[in-house]
Amino acid sequence: MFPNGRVTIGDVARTAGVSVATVSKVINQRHGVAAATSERVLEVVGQLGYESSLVARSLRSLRTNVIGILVAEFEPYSTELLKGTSAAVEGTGYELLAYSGSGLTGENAGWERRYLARLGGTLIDGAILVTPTVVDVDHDIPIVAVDPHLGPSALPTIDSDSLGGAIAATEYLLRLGHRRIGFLGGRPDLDSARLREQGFRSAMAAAGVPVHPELMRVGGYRPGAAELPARELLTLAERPTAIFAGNDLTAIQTMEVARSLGLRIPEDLSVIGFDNVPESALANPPLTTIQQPIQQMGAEAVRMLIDLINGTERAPHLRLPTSLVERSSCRAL
Amino acid sequence: MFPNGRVTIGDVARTAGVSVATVSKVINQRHGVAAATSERVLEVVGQLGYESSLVARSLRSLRTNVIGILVAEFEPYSTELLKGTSAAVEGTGYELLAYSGSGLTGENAGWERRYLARLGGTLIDGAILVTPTVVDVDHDIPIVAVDPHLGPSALPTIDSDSLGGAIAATEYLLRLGHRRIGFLGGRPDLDSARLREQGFRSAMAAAGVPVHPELMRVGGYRPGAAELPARELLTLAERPTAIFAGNDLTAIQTMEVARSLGLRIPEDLSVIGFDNVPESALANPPLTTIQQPIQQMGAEAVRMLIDLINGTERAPHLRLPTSLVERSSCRAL
DNA sequence: CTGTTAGCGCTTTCAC
DNA sequence: GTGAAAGCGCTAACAG
Repeated sequence: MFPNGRVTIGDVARTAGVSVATVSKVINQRHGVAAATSERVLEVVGQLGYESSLVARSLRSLRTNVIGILVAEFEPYSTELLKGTSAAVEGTGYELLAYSGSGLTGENAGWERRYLARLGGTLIDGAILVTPTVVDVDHDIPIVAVDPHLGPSALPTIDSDSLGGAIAATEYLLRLGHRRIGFLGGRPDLDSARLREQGFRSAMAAAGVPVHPELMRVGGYRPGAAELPARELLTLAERPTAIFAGNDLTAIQTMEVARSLGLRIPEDLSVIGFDNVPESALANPPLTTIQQPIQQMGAEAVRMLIDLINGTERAPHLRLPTSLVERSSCRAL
Repeated sequence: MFPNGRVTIGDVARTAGVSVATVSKVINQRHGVAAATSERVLEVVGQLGYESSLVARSLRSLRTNVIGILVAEFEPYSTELLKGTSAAVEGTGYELLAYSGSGLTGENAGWERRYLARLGGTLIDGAILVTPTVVDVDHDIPIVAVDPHLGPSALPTIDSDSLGGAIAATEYLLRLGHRRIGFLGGRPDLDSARLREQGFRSAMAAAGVPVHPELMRVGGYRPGAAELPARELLTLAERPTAIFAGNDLTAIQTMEVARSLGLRIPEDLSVIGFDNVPESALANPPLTTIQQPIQQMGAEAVRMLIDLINGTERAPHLRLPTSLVERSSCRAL
């Protein structure tokens, strides 16, 4: 119908016989437009199926009513969070824009700064940063961090009780009679990873069980990164009887490595994860893990961000509880 | 550092002592810039941490190297698809932008047209539409539909073998000895839902088992929508011994309704779903279902879209196979 | 090789 | 109550 296939505000204006400015006023419900004019414009809008371009609008005005969720990659953790944000945004008038790069996270620390620079100030009214790698971002727009770099930072933050969860996991293994326990840590730059290691160490210490340095490894939260350290751990002369992995993906990868080494789970090796992403239940055997209320964290992040956008005062940090989910990857010694 | 917190191309130009146009050329690697100038500009860019605004750039030029994924809502199916797209985009140079409205899908048929109008032509180079409700969208930019309205439509499409899957599910139930089988259909506007019903009917017919109209209901693919029809089915004077649900979420909801009615699964009722979203394994009991390779569908959608953007010829329709996943929600009569 | 100019679609003063 | 004009940050002609 129109030259380039897109109908613009100009097309509407021309068709309705008014100026572009007037159409803009009608669309944005500004007062100072005659009822008759407004009606005519709206009719043309409906007729032509006009929708304002988010891009053009955002370049000019400060509000877009869209919330950005910036993630390094769409994997089980971030998509689980997305589900929570989607539920929470319902009825708020906000729309969601989840942005992810080409996934080359490793070589790409600081992705959140890059994405923010690309989208911020314009496209989105506020942003949720999922497991960001850096902590000091320009406060161009309101920002909420989920499970950030170094814990309760300058940024308003949502996280879960990693320390308590790690203690619970370790005590569980201890209770089952394990003493030689391997630890496969997560991304060392994340506060959550540090706290999980700390929880592990303190629970071990409290039980009077020594932590062998050779049993402490870094997994890195991504499946690929965990394979080598898992293999090292499992081919040790004196193999651990249990492994506490920093997150579920690492735990699942560990189970695969174990299987490839001819080890049965949980008969020969107990494995416990962290997060309780849906994939953990799909694993073979179903993974015992520490549950984080990830969807709820996403929902809370949205609520906090909207409050921030509206200038509503509130506590800048929310920590949600974790809990043990027993499935079939651990056994008593 | 700069007035509004954002550093723009103008800031870079001023600092480097060149024109905005020159900076633009350097950024976009256009030829016709002296090596020395280019170097200086790049240095300033790094120093200032400049990133071009996606918004401003996209308003002017046709390529943005971002692929849009338009979904009604971030739920298990669409997020599973997202995982596949994320993996497929790696190394392609494209970034992903997943867009979702406030989730009021029901009253909001045609959301994809709206989103496309808001983002298309500018922000994104191409779009993947997930279970779109309408089939005739303006071909402003290349579009791939996943599991669309009316099957292989005008739009290039990725889907899975719903017909075959439904036949497999029904035959499985029949093989277990069930005869009185209830069917809880999905969104009636989707081709996949139609094919699943058709598969159910044809498998029943092939086995010579009559289909009772009172046992055929519409679930609607969303958990809320399934509750009432599930309850009706289960409170029938002559209750079905098994239910085939149009998707996993409906199946899970059905199990909950059954439980609330005091029915045990699978002892009193067998339930089979469709999709095999991760949640199906988390259900209690773990759900027997028909698996769609959802992640793979997402990956294929990305590949098809990139081919479309590049003008590469290829078949406009790809149908992936489905298969039965036996878990614990069905039993032999 | 570099800068000037125009303009993408929209919102926002500010005259009329 | 309405429209003309400026300008958001950027890219694409076109001059110089």
